[in-house]
Amino acid sequence: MVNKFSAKHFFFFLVSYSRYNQNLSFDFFPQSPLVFCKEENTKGVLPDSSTSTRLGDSPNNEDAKQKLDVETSARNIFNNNNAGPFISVNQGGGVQFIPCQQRYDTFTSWPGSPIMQYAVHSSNGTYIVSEDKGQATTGGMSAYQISSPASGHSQAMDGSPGSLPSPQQLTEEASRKRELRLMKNREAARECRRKKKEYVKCLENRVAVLEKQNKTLIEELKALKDLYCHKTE
DNA sequence: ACATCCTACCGTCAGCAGAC
DNA sequence: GTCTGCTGACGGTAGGATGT
Repeated sequence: MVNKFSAKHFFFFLVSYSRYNQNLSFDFFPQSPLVFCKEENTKGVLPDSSTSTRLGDSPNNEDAKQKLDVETSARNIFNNNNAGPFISVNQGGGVQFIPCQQRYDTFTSWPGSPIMQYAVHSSNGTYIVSEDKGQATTGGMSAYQISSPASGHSQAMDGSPGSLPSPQQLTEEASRKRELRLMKNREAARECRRKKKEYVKCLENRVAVLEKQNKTLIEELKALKDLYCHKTE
């Protein structure tokens, strides 16, 4: 399978394999101008998209909340506007643009398929991205080649371990680190919001108590004033 | 029924502060 | 200097309420 495309600066080339045995863990490249998605080896855990209760609407239903959380995460990942055009490459090599709104739904129609994504940005030529199925590894990264028809240069991207980390390994490592950071920040933001909400609630309660106290004191003052007035008369 | 607005919630980014 | 966690700002989605 060979796909040709043109773009403006060759920026980087990344191949990533999303691994999610129990959790959603996609590698994606928000800065990349093109994100390709390849469907195969279906297997997965994505929840039923028919669940449409908003997260937090059913505070007593932890299962629903958790399920929805995963669903929302998946949706947000696939609908992330920074992710650039989302393109599906089908078995026949055809390329199809997936509108932002449909990414999540499209994904759910491939029940849990590990997603192969490659991001390419080329400067002034057409680059060819090809998959070498013969060198594909099992349970991990497949072997890919990228070549420029102008230079004829071709670089293997097989991800094999060497004495020095390959550019691909470096980018993978960077991608992994980024994902980890994002995940931690996501959790931190969630916790931060929870604490803030708690704090605001606390303040509101205090306001209610103080208002009540104030009202009582005003009434007390009024009663004392009345009493004083009666005495002086 | 559909459009629009509002509210709640989310993930990401950027900037800051503290720890190492 | 780098790393890490926290948090405000921002932009996005979904669901409910309301108007037409």
